[in-house]
Amino acid sequence: MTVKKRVTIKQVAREARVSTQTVSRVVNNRPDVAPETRQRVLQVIDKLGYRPSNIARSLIQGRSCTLGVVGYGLEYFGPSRTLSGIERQANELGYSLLLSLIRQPEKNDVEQILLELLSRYVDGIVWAVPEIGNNRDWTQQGIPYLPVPVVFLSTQPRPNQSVVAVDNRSGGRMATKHLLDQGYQNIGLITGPLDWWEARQRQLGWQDALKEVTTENNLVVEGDWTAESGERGLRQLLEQRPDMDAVFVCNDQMALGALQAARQMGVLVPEDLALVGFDDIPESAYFYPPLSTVRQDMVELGRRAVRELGRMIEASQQDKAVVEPKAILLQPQLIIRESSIRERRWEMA
Amino acid sequence: MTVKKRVTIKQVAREARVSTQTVSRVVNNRPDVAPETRQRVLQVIDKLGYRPSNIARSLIQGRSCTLGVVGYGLEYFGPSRTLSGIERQANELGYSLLLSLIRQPEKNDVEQILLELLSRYVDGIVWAVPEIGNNRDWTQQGIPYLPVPVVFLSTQPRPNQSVVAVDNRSGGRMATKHLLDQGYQNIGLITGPLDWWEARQRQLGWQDALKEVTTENNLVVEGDWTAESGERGLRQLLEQRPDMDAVFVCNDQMALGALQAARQMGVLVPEDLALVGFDDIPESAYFYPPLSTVRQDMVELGRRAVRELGRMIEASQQDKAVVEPKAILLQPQLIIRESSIRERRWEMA
DNA sequence: TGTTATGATGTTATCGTTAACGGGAACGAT
DNA sequence: ATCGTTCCCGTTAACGATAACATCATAACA
Repeated sequence: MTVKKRVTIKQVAREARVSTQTVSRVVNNRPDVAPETRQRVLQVIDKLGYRPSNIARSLIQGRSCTLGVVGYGLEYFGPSRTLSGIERQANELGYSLLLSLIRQPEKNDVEQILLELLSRYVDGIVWAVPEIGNNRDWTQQGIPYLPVPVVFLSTQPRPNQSVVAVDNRSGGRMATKHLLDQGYQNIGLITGPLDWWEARQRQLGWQDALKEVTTENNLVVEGDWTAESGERGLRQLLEQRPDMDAVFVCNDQMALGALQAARQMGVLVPEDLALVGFDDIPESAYFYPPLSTVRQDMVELGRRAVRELGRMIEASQQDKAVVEPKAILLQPQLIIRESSIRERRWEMA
Repeated sequence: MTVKKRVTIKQVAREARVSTQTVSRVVNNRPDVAPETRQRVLQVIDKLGYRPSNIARSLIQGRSCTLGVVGYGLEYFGPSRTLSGIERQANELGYSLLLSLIRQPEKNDVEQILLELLSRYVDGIVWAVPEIGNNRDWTQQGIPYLPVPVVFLSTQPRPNQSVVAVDNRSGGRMATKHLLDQGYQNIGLITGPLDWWEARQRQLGWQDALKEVTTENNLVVEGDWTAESGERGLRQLLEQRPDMDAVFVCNDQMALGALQAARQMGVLVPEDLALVGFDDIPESAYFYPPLSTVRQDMVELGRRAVRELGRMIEASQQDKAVVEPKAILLQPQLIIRESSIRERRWEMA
């Protein structure tokens, strides 16, 4: 097994008896090449199996047709869907992806990662790390200047930054309003970790929907997105407020835990207690009872981010004034299943 | 906002009054630089914020410290965990990742993707696409020669190819044997799509464990990994074989569907019917009842693949004879929960 | 006929870095 | 004084491609 060397443009040029420049022109489909020459070159390319080197191209053109993606929590449903969307859209626009995952999203080992991406000449960056604590402060101080456009996913919109996010607040409002519409009165809340921006938004939505703002805190428990915390959360809430008859649980996994807790405590869902989750993971339609939830289209989220980024890159290459950064909010969708229906209208056969 | 040009090695050299070569030596920590010179250069680097261009490096060195990852099904639990593991290990070994996702794993649009990765000088490739139908035939014909090492994930081992996979057959055996040990007699099977290699392996494990091979097919139903197919599957099985008292369901999502079907049909789990799943998704501990399942460590799977690939790359760079390809099988682990325990030993308080 | 456009091709420089080599200074050994 | 070493640093030529310009026919036009 001998090591086959890469075929370069020079070899093609020699074999086709033209200059490298002509080969380059053929490869890039430029008009000013005589038809016969083009044919000949194409044949040689095919014969030798030549493929242009993207590396060399990147070097001279100063761009790489590559996007950097900085992500977190791939093992969760949302982020992996998002990445799927990012990849698909990037692919359609002709970009490759350089993937980098963050392990501790609270910390600021940001610089390292950004420099790594930049040293590879990425044309733009998708920042898909949830906003936790002050882990986005670097955008306004630390690293004052990035030579490429960045789009932030699922973070709080800020002036001069492009952000694509789901309208979590609206989602929280929908869920809570739905519970009110169903006639439930005392609606509790199991939140995500409150240093997450998204978690706080969902909480705000819940508050929005309640007529009078509850000053007493005993309708709220903070979870950590895990089923286990949802289980604990519901127990605690029911102890504090035996009169509670519904809970908006800020993700489906915690809602699953809450369902289990209810079962173990002999509380019937939805007769005694209604539940609404958030995310619409594929499993939630098969929970017992099937879970009402707020669906967010994470794939679309990723796609939008990349489309936006593509626009910014294009504009900055054409030397236009810097593109006006946009904040895009996607609307989530309420999915009503049995866990929040007062009268069981859809009795199983 | 003026566009800040990248700082190059030349500017550093000029500012530090040395040659670019000396700067290069400093950057690469080579010994033959006088301490004072090194200091001076380092200061200038810091002052100008110089970062070497990985692109240029790749071009001249013929390698990029980048691995190509070809994946599929990121939206599912297993693959996203695997990618997590790949990223982490790659990071630890100093590699970046170029990510490419396949949309139709049955088809062979393979060439396109591989060439794209190769044109970016990846040092190796992790092939993380499940083996479906004959979608891996290209490795033995179509593209006869790849200039870089490849590691295949979760596919059937073949001579001259490196493969890292979970021992699905052993997993299926464990699950089924456990059911037998619990005293269940007629053990059904809901498989994954049988054009998947992994699904077939799990089925083989089930067959292994059964004392006498069942020639009658009415204990087997083919699913498609979705909860919905699990639900349908169980209904069908119970119609065909009312005497069936246990089922090995080849993933947790289908098992969830089966649980729902059982509930709707008034069949008690585990009293009337035991279920064991496969994967151990985080939710399965919170199913009703909690699901026994076979856990596979997908993160470790990814890590091993990258470690293996790293070894191969290193070896091929040192011009040693081509490394002997290995097939690595990871053992899964049986997780016993309530869905398969005949006597409820752990009564809830 | 001379001038100008047009089309097809080649030349040279360049992107940012490192490999390979070369060379001078300082020092000790002969 | 000559030679060999070691240390430090610079020069030149790559890597594989493209941009920018140059060249040279040929056709078109006045």
